[in-house]
Amino acid sequence: MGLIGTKWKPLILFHLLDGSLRSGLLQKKISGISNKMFTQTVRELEKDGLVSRKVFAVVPPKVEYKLSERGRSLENILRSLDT
Amino acid sequence: MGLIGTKWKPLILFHLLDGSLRSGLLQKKISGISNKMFTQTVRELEKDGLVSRKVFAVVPPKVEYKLSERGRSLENILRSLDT
DNA sequence: CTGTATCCTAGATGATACTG
DNA sequence: CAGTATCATCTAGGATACAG
Repeated sequence: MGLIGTKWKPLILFHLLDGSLRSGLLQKKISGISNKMFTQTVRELEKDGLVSRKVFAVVPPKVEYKLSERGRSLENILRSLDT
Repeated sequence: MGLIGTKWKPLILFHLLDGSLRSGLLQKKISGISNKMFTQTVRELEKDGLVSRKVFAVVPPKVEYKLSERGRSLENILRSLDT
């Protein structure tokens, strides 16, 4: 807990179960999340080592997120929480 | 989620995995919880049907809490969240 | 497109005192 | 012992505007 004990962490992780996603697309999937919370939450997940962030040096900017090994280890729990 | 998405719900449920407990004892096991939050949270858990509350008509008052069937169904998740 | 910076509010939680 | 009532506080979260 603490790792997923927030309103958005579980949802973000859940949507990454199927593979990596571009920042914008991921955010769009999380219906109702504010831009602020999206960035903030993803950063925390990255800091906790559950998600990895990959930045492409292109223009316009491109960023992809995906579950890390540790993130994958929560797959069972995430699918249980589902909803 | 919503069922266990709070600071205390998981802990209370966790401590009931081993069996029923008297109110005071249960609260004492949840280190750091205020009296207010304890009662409030336990009431919500009861309302959600995860915990059952049994009152004994004795003096001094005695109340016991235990997991309901539905509460037990979360056992796996709870043990995973552990910590 | 992706991310940062503010300002602001509702709800969650804590501390304390009190009742049956 | 168990629970309620208040009041004060803290913080997650939302809205908005702006920057690289």
